[in-house]
Amino acid sequence: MRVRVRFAPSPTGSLHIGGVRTILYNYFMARQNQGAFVLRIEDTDQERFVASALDSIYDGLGWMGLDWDEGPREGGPHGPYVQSERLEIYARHAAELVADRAAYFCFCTKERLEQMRRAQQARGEITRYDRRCRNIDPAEAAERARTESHVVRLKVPEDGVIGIEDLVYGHVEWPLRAIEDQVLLKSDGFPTYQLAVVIDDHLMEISHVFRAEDWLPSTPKHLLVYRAFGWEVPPHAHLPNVLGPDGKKLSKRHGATAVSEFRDAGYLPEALANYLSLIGWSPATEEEVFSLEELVARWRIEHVQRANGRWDRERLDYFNGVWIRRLDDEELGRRLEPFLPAEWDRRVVRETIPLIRERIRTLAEASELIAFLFSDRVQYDPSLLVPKKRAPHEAVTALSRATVALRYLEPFAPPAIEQALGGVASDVEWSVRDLTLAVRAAVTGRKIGPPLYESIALLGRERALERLEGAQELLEAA
RNA sequence: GGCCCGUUCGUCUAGCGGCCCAGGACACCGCCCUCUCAAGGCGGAGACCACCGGUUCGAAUCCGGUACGGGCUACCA
Repeated sequence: MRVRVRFAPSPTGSLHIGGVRTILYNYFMARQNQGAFVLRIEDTDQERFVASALDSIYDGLGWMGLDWDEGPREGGPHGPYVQSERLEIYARHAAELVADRAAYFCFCTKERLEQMRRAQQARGEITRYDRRCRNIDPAEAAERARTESHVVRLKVPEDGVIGIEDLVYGHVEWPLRAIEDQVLLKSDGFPTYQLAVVIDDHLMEISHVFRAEDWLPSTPKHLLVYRAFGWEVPPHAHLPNVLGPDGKKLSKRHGATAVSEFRDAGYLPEALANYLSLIGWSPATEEEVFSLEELVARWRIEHVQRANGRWDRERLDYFNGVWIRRLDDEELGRRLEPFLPAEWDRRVVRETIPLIRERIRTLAEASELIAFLFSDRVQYDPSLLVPKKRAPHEAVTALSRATVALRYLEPFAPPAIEQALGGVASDVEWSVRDLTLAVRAAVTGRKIGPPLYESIALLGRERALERLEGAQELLEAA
């Protein structure tokens, strides 16, 4: 049987990082089996619908480098791929169930249901629909349904158990008495999730249902719907959730959660995919740096973990650094582009790339490391110019010697600069460490940064000398 | 409350009865390299495998209970 998997987000906000992990696993499954990956939009909740969400999904997945075969914008043999455009299909199927007496019309108002729940709660009973409308005569119910507001509910057997062999969790079963007569079709004519997923997964010939673990408790409802239609249940796999660092559901409270936020913060899609894949799955070896292609080849549902994982920004940062270091100069330059001011000379930027590659963990960190090359003047605290255990006047001497040494240096290149400054250090009896500290402060305005000699060469003789002189004036004025 | 799921270093995980007085990675600490910071190399600390009981010659691995955590319990998904 051809593998067909799907990702079925609700367009209620921006693409969430936890959702991406689920998408990734589905994607791996599809691609490693030469199967089809289907994008279906589950917009059956009119109240929570967010118009921009579809763009966010397309943007996010596109950026991640994930592609799919069938979806709202690309079409396919089982469309439409937006549930709100499939209402007629759900209505027809719901009617079928009613005709088969597997489902029934319910005329109870939301107010009555509310009241009923409150009363059940007060009595310490479990809250569930009391099945009042279940025994209305079908002919009468059909008649009333023509004029009265109603929903369609599933007739759930009173007793027994229903279970599934989950690909991750193994055998799981539920007592039927804990399940209420689920609403399948809402009074606004829209299906509930429970009805729509089952119908769509069936009609779209989905071969494997991979979804987040929070769906596990509603699985019996879906099984009952499959049973009502007489359809075969495809293999299911529930995937452990990605929780916040505190073990609670990952949300804005924990920081960024939208894919776009990570992109804007300078994360690489390779790193995000690599990191995310490793929450809940492991290759069962000690390797852990994987490209998307390698993940497709290596990922196995058998090695998916049952326990929920937690979000760990530090570890993501580490993977981001790994992936940044794997980029060649040209590619890193391209990725850096959106993070650098447009007016910076790209010829100079290109030269800095080998110098900063190992020093940044996110693309966003690059600009501050090399900003000194593009600004007219640098600002800093004069105390930065004076190494520990040295006096300001000594620093003035050292800097002035450095100025002299660099003024006519030929060639004005890193090795010569290194030699020249080394000479200055021994002349003034400073360690190279102290001398470079002072010079670095003078030239870049910072304590840390890319290698000094290269930085000076890139800055150019004129500006380097200017800054060294400026530093001396600053010290003398203090 | 009811139902379901989970529990190996702070975090992500390896482990599917003896190879484990538990291995790797992130983070942390130290040393080396070194013009700073990184990167890299080497080393260290860190898990009585949630707890209790059982099965077994032998359990992190199998079974039961407890505790704790998470999820679901809507005309949300």
